[in-house]
Amino acid sequence: MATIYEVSELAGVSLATVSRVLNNSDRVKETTRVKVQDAMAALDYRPNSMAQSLASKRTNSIGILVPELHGPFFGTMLSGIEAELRNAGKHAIITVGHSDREKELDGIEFLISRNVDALILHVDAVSDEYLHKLSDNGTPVVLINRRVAALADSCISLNNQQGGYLATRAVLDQGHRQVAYISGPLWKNDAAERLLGHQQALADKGLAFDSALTREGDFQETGGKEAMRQLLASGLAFTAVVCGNDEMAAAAMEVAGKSGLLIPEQLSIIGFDNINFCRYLHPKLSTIEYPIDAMGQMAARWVLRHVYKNNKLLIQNIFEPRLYHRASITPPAA
Amino acid sequence: MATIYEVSELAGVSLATVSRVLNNSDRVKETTRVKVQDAMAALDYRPNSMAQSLASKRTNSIGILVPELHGPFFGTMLSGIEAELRNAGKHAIITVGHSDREKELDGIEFLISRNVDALILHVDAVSDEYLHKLSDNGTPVVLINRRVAALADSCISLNNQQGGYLATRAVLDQGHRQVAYISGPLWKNDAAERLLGHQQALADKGLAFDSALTREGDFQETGGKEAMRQLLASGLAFTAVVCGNDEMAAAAMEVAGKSGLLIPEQLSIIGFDNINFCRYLHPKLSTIEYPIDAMGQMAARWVLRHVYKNNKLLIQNIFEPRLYHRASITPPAA
DNA sequence: TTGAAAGCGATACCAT
DNA sequence: ATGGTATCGCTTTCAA
Repeated sequence: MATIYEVSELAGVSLATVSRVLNNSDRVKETTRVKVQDAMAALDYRPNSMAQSLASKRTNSIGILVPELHGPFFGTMLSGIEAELRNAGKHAIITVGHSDREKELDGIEFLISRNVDALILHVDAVSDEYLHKLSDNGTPVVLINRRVAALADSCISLNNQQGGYLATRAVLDQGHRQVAYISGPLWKNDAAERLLGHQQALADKGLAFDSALTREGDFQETGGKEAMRQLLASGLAFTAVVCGNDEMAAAAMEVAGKSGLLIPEQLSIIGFDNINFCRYLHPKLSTIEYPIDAMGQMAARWVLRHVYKNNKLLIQNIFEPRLYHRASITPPAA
Repeated sequence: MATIYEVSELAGVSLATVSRVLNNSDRVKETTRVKVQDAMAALDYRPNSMAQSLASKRTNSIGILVPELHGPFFGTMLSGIEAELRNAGKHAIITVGHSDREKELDGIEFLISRNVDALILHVDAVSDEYLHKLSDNGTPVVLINRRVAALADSCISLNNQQGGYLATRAVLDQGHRQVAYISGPLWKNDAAERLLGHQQALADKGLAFDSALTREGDFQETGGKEAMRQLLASGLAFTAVVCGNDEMAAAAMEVAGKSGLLIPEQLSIIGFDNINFCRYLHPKLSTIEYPIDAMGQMAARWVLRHVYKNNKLLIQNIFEPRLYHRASITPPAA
C-alpha cells in the first residue's frame, strides 16, 4: 500500500504538502493540489488511519454504550447514531452495559482505552458523580435519556414526565376513573418521571393517586406479567392499565386476556415507547412515541458539533413525546 | 498520560522490556516483571492503542456489516458478536448496508479504510466474485448467512433448506394438503433455499408444488400483506400458509384476520426466524428457530481463531434450524 | 504557498 | 533475559 511519502515523491512536492491536500484545509495552490491528487489516484493511495490518529491524537471514533443490543429499542437508536456519524466519516464502537454498574464501568473503560474521541452513553447504573468526573477528565460525553444537572448541555432526553402524563390522560379522556399503573424500576430516572406524569394527570382530573393500584415492574416481559397478576389478584377495581413501556404492556395484555378479560372492552391498556411490534399486537397497542432514532441522531450531531467543530449543526436537548391512539383503548363499560 | 518511556525509566529497564511485559509474551524474569508492573501502576499507565496499532499493524478491531440495525434480528446477531469480541479485548465497528449494492460496497470500503483486522459480513447484494476478491486481497472475511463455495471455510450459515423443509413438514404433519407459500425475495439465497425445502417437503409427501399458491414477498410487512391479499383474492383453496420469515407471517396473519378468517381454525400459519415478538402475537406464531446469536458468536470466534490465532476455538460452519410449534397451527377443519 | 524536521507511542529485530 | 534502535505513516510547528 502506497504511503504519503511515495505520493510526495511522485507529485514532486513535500510530505507536508501532501498532508495539506489530504486534510483539504490549508491554502494549497490549485495546480499543486491537482498534481498531488493525480499522484494519489495513480498510486491508489489510502491514508493509514492509525498513523493519522497517532499523529493527530484523533481516532475519529466515538464510543457508544447501550444497555442491550437485542430488542427493538436500542437498534433503532444505534441506527440514528450510525447514519449520522458515518456520513461524517466517523465511526461508532459499540459496547453493552446490561444496566449493571460494573459492566457499564467496564464498557466505558474499554472505550476510553480505545482512545475514542467522545462517548455517547445510555447508562442506567453509574452515578451522576461518576459521569461528571468522566466529563471533567477530558472525554466529551453525551448522555441519552438521562439528565445530569451539571451536564445539562450534553444531555439528550425525552420529556418522560410529559409522556407519562399523556398516557394517563389518554385513558382519563376516555372516561376511565379507576386507573392502574405498572411502572418500570423506580430507581431508573425515566421510570420515575413517567410515574410522576401519571400522578399529575390524575391530580389534574381531581383524582387521588392510589398506590395500591400501582406495581413496580422491570420494563420487561416477566415484570409486566407479574405486576398484572398481582393487580388482578388484589381484587381492586380498575378499568384501565397504564404501563411504563410496551413490553410490559404486551405482557399485561396477555395475562389479562388469559384471565378472561376482554381488551379493550373490559380493560383498556396503554404502553410507552411505540416499539415496532405494537402494531402486531391484538388489539393494537396504544402507546406514547419515543423518537429514539431522532435522539440517537441528535447525540451524534452533538459530537460532530462539539468535538469535530461543525458549528452549523443545531442541538435539541429535550424531545417531546406524542400519543399514538390505537385499538387497545376505549371508553369503560357503562 | 504516561508513556511506555516513562515506565521504562521509573522501572529502570529498557523500552523493549516494558513492551515485553505489556504483551506478556516473551520470557521476562519474574522480578523485573514485577518491577515494571509496579511502575505501570504507579504512573497509572495505559498503552496507547493507536501507537500499538501503528507499530504492530493490528487494530484489534473487526468490521461488521449488517443490512439494518433496527429490527429484532440483527441486534441479536450483534449481541453475540460483541460479547465474544470484547471478551477477547477486541472491538466491533459496525456499518449498515441496507441490502443495497452501492451501500454495501461503501460500507466495506469504509471499514477497510479503518484498517480493521477482519470483516464479518451479512451481505445480500454484492457478488460472490467481489467477496472472493476481497478475501484474496488480504482482509480475512467471514460471511454470515451466505455460502460462497470458494470461501466455504469462512461461511457461517443456517441450513435454510432444512428450515424450509421443517416448516412445511410441520403443517403437512397436521394433515394439511393445500399449502400456500409466501417467500422472501428469491434473489436472496436464504429465501430461495427455504423455498426449496418447502418443495422438497411437498415432494416427500407425494404432493405437487403449485406455483399459483406461491407468492414472492420482501421479507417485510408490506410484502407479506400484499402476498396474502393476492392469495386470498386468487380464489384458490388452501388451509395453511408457510411464510419465509416471521414479519411476513405476522402481516399475513393480520390480513387473513381482517378478511374474517379464523386463525388457526380456518387457516394455519407458520413463520421463520423465531424473532422476539412471535410470542406476543395472537395466536402465538409457530416458527423455525434461527439461532442467530450463536451464529454471530461463532463468526466472532472464527476471527479470534484465524486472525488472532486462538487455536483452541472450534468452528461450526452450518447451524441446524428447529421447529417451534405454537398455537398458530392446528389440523385443518374436517 | 511550500518544505524540513521533530515528534506521536508503541513494536520488533538484532545484539549482547 | 535484557537493551539499542530503526520503523510504522502521518501531523504539525517553524522557516523560508
